[in-house]
Order: sequence, then structure tokens, then C-alpha cells
Amino acid sequence: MKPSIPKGTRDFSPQEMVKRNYIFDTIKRVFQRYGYLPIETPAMENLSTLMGKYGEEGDRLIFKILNNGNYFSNFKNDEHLSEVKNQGEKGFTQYISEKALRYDLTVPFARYVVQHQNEITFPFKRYQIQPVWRADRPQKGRYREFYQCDADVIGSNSLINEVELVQLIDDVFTKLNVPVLIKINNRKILSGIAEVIGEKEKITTITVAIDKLDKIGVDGVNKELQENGVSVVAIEKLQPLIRFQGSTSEKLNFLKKLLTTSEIGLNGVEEAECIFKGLAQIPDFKSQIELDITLARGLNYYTGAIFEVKATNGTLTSSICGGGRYDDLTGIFGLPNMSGVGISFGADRIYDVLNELNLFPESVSASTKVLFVTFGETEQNYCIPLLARVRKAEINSEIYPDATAKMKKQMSYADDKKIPFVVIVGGDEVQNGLLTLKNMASGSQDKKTIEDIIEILKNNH
RNA sequence: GUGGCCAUAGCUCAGUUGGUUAGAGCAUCGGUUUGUGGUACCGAGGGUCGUGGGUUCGAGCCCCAUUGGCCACCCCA
Repeated sequence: MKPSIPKGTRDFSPQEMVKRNYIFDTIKRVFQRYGYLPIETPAMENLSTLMGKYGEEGDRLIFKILNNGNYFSNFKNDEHLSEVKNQGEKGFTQYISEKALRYDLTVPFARYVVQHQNEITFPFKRYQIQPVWRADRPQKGRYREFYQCDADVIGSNSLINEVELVQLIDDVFTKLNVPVLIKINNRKILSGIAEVIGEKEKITTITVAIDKLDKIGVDGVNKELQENGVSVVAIEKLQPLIRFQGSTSEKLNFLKKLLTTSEIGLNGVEEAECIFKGLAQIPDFKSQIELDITLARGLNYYTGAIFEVKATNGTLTSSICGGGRYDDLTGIFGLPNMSGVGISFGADRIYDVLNELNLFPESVSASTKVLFVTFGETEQNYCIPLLARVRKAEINSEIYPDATAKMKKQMSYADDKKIPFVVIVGGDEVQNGLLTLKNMASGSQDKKTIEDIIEILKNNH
């Protein structure tokens, strides 16, 4: 049998894992710096928890888990079965599947909050770093299993949360040395726009279309709007808006005038203004920020501010971080009036960016600092207590396990694992207690006591 | 769900109008060296040419189907 793994999934080698952990550790440290605490939720959720939260397209992309046991036990009789068959794929699914792999971390978090509401002190700030699964067609920067790193605060309406999250994004990418553009918009502005052009019900169509502006251009957007039944008058009214260019404050002023008749729209503009005002006060803010009224984001549950982050260098054009405010995600689980806002880092895409731009620091590849090389069982036994002392000094160390292996083999092992030092222990060394410490980079070697070796290794970084 | 490109050793790829036993580099293992890696030299293992059918005296090469991968659309981290 030829070994293989499912489409869109990957194995990670030690070399890759060291780099991945560098990303996870960086993000985790920043999350903690801002007062977020970790939780974990199961890989699988009840299918009903997930369905309908991500839009129609989202439902299709949820990985369903087939029930165990007899799939037919849920059918009363043959007539019932054929009745369900006629409902098509969607109707049939609920009879043979009641669990699914999580699609993101936000909806399971909402479920968690409602389920544990009596144990939680609000506002609740949590972070969560776990894989999610999507039954998508894999392609560049898109996987079927990938890690999200989420930070959310729930139970607070304050816009300082939005400001802090953008600051957090800036912190993470500054630490990772990735130059980014953070795009900010507000769903209320989009609602307002739909309202003033007289197509309030077509808001989803409109936002999805103008989201593609930089991809398909003004004409493409207009064409798509027309094809989806948006009136010519409405499209005409939309033109000055999608063609508008200017600074953030110019955009805000323009929107204020345009949206005078829409309460919700003005509200959105106010919120955006407040967030940008807050951001302006942050010292040493490195990232580019932009108010982008064409930013829509697909996930249905966003109601206020929305964010999206893209790397400004490299060939990966898809977003590496995204988020926004959702006013009523917990409502469907029975806890209304609980507003939350959060962001999600796509660790795998960030990895691709760092890899392409060569931004991983050298130091992340080193793990073992010293390898003990021996010539036989006597020497190997002699090393056991020495190794214990080295490890007690918090120096990563190992001994070549096969005592009869040739020296060449043992040295190659050190070389292959990029271990910077080797301690050679043969008959001479055992006899006089002076060990040979070899620096693999320079090739030089000296006889040293174990105490000296520990000192040298401790001071070498 | 729609479309395009591709499939030869563990990896990256050669392979002539269809013609003997399908090659190279890298990687792996062994040796040159029984106390010295990364460089050098010598050698070895490793393939039903993705799978199934067809055309032909003869197929890695041509045709059909199928599976898998990559890329784009949709959508998204």
C-alpha cells in the first residue's frame, strides 16, 4: 500500500515544526501580554452548532462526520427513507451525520461562552490556538486543515477593544518582522450604503460584489451587481462611493455626507472614526492602516467593525489575519445581548509568508546544543552521570545511542542535526577525566573538564 | 460545484518520428579512514514509467477512461 494523507493536509517535519512553533509562541506571548487567557474546545462539534453560521457556502465546506453504527436507524421505514432521499443532499445529511469538524474557532467559542456562562466573568478575554477544517479545494495558501490563532473579547461594547486588537495585530507582525496592511471597515457603513441606494435587502449581494473591486474593477463589480438584480438606479448611486479616493478623514467626511439619511450608516462612520482616533494615539505603530469601504468579509456573523490583514511583500495575496465584531453570535445558543469582537491569525499562511521572505530567525533551527560521542559501552556508561549534570545546567544535550557506531556515523549525526558542539569520550578521556570538546563550526577542539564544558556551553548562545 | 495544467527512483527532472536491459543530479547506505562531521574520490540499493483499458510486430511516448496533484474561479485564514 502506498502511504498517503488526505488532500489538503500536510505532515510537518522537525525543521518545519520548529519554525511553526516560533510563530505560535510569538502570537501566544502577545495574546498573553494583552490579558487573553487560553481555552480549548473539541475538534468536533455537534453539526447543528455549526450549520447556518457561515452562510450557504460555509455549510457546504463543513466536514461532516458520519455517524457510527447503523446509518438507517434514524429512518422509520422505507417510505420515510425515500422521502428524505428526495430532499437531496442537505436533508439526507442530518440523518447520517450529527457531528462535524470545527470550521473556525469563533462559533465554538460562542457555544463555549453560553454553555459556561455561569463560570465566566465578563468581559471575557480568551485566546485559542487550534486547527480548523474546511472541505475546500486546496490551492496556494489554502489548506483543508490549518491552524487559527484567535483572540476574542466578549461581553464588552467598548470600541477600545477594537483599538487594542488592531494594536495587537501590529505587535504580532512587528515581532515577526512582516510588513502588513491592516484594512478596517464597518458592516454598519455597508448597511448604510445599501440603505441609501435603496437596496437594503440586497446588502449581502452588494457587499460581496464590492469586496471584489480591486480584483475585477469597477466594471466587473457593476456587472455582477446587475446580474444579481440590483437596480440600475442603485448602481448609479453607488458609483461615487466605490470610485472615491482619499485619506481616511476625507473618506469619513464623504461618508458622513452620503449617509445622512441612514442612522445605522452614520453610526458605523462614528465607530470607524473613533477607532482611527484611538489608533492614532498608539506610539510606534508600524503597520499601514486603511479605511477600506470595499472590505466586506464573507462570514455572516459580523455586525460592526471588520478587519483584514495582508502582507505587503511576497506573492501571497490572500489575507493572513481577519476579524471583526459580532453582536449576537451567542443569541442563537440562548444568550442574547452579548457583543463580542475578535481576530484570527492564519498561522499556516503566515508561515508561507515568512518562508518566502526568509524571515525566520537563524536561532530557531538549533535545538540540541551538544552531542556526546563515545567508542563503546564503557565510555557510554561513563557519560551517563555527565549528561545528567549537563542537563541539570539546562543545556540541551544527547548521546549517540548506538555505542558501537563508527565515529564518522556519530559525527555525521551531529552535523546533520546542526548540533554546534560534540564531546568526544574515548579510553583516554575516561582515564584522565579530560573530555574532548569540539566546536563543529570552527573544527577546533580542546581537552576540558566537565565543569569547564558546562560553563562554555552555558555562555554560548 | 466550474475550468486549465501536470503525473518517470525518497526529491528535482532528462528520456530522440513509437524501437535492445528507462537515465542524471540530489538524498540514503557502504567504502577510501578501527579517534573526527561538513569538502573529495569509489561503489551499492532503489522503478509494474499514477491506475485500468485500447491502437501497434513493438508504448514512458499515441488514444480513451479513471485516480491523484498543482493552479484559477466561487469562497476564505
